[in-house]
Amino acid sequence: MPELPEVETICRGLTPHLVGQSVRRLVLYRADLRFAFPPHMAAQIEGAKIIRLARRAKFICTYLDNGQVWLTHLGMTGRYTIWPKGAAAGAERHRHLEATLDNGARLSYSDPRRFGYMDLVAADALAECRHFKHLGVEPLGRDFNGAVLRAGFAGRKTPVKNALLNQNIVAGLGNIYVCEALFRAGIAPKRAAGRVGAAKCTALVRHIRAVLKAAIQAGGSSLRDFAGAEGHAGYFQHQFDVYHRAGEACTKRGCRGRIKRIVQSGRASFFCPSCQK
DNA sequence: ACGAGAACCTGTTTGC
DNA sequence: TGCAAACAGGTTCTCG
Repeated sequence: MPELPEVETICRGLTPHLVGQSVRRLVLYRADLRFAFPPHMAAQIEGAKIIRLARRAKFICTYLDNGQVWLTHLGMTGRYTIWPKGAAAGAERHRHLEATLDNGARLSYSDPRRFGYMDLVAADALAECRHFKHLGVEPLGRDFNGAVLRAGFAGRKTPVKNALLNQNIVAGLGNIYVCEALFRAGIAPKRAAGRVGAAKCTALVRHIRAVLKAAIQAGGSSLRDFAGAEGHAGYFQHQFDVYHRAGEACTKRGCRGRIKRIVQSGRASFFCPSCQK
């Protein structure tokens, strides 16, 4: 489900509902997702006030007034939904957590495939925690530029497609936006990362930023089931140039190519063989 | 050391 | 129509 724009959309959707609220009650409906919930999770969160929400890579960081940060990674199918006070918390087949806030609203987390996970980390040790320690640069941050990307790619023979999915180089990209950014930059997904030149790296940075910003503006991409915290679907999928468009005509002006689908490291890549080199 | 592939799960779509 | 295979927004481990 969620790459950077979708996680950002969820964070923004949750913020007005959660910030300033205390968690009155937190119920776990099972002991684990991908990993076990942290020890005493409910006890550590109950009674705490939520002071801030932020996104880092594909993680949602919920800052609590007890000095802890409640981290959530949504995996493929994780989903947070807000149920305002009075509204019935509608059925979710795979609901694994439910929090009740002081204002009576409820927050539920559902995740059919359970590839998501949560953890609690001390706020003053967040950057050094095991989830964040190895993460690469934030693609929408100030210190992401062509030189940084080129340094991350240096010496790597892995295809540029795979290098961009590596969260330790750039943090937050996933399959959709890597395909879209490579198309916009005119770079073939199979090209060795270490052989992408300086000018191409600079262009790639520009296109990565542009596609992520446009997707956030559109509320993310809803392929099958993505929705923001308030249940709204995103609509960036209507602006895809290549993703899930195998066999269709290339959208680039003057290009007569057709979009091709290949598999790299078990994941689908979509690209135009005639204008991505 | 590095990269490809499998594994982790469940649900939905595709193809015979 | 029905069933099985393929496929899905992510990460992490193993094997060669």
